Amino acid sequence: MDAFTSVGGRRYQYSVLAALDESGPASQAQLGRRCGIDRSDMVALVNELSAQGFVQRAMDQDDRRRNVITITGKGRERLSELDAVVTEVQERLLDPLPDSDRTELVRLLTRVLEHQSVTS
Amino acid sequence: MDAFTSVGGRRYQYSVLAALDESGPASQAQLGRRCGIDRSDMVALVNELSAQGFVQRAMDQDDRRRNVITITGKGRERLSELDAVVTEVQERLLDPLPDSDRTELVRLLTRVLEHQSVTS
DNA sequence: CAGATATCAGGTTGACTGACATTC
DNA sequence: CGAATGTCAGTCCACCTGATATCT
Repeated sequence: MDAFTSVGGRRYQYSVLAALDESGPASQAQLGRRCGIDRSDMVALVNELSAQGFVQRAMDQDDRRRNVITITGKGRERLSELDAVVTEVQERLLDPLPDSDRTELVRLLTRVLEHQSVTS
Repeated sequence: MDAFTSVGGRRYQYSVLAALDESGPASQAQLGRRCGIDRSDMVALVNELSAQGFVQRAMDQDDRRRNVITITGKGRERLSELDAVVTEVQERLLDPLPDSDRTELVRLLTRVLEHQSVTS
């Protein structure tokens, strides 16, 4: 049982809600590309999120292939809960490092990540 | 398809073969504890590895509850292949960092890891 | 007896593939 | 037409639970 599961959530839910909160409404395919989630899996995921009232699914009138997914007020509340979990886990993880080392770690990992996203 | 899958392997196979190569023959339960793999999953895993000739399963005469799992010559060859894959992936991952930064990254992550294993 | 071991059956999540109809 | 989108069916690995028989 990871930290998300302990509050009845999952990584996918968090990443999708965070993406919606950050970048606004999007189609399922756009969300998938932002979050690294396959289109196929996004279907069931949005089903769950909308069943719980965290997002709303509506047909895009300008492009009728698409569903526009929008985060709800309840979804933002949920995101806050999950954000708290993430923050707490991060804090526990970085506990052994002083602030200067945390900064350095973030610098190194950021460089690694950016390079990967460029070369792959 | 990850790097292991691309050569027909899996993480579990790698960790078990590496543990056997490093620490010698062991029971399935011991292997599970070393590698963080559940006993239940170890059964099927050892089945596969022995079917491919990478390990040998024998009854322990001193404790007849146990199977003694031993890596074979073919298993060591397989481990070398997988090691090469791991080394190559690591190299690609750390490509953007100079040697001094790699050392620093290892130091920071080691500290984080050690602290987790102590507190959890 | 309690405890460890191996095994089996089964379920869940995340990651992926292939197909299909609809729409652009 | 080709390409994108959403949907569905199904596979695979990693992860986990519970039960059982055997042995220490």
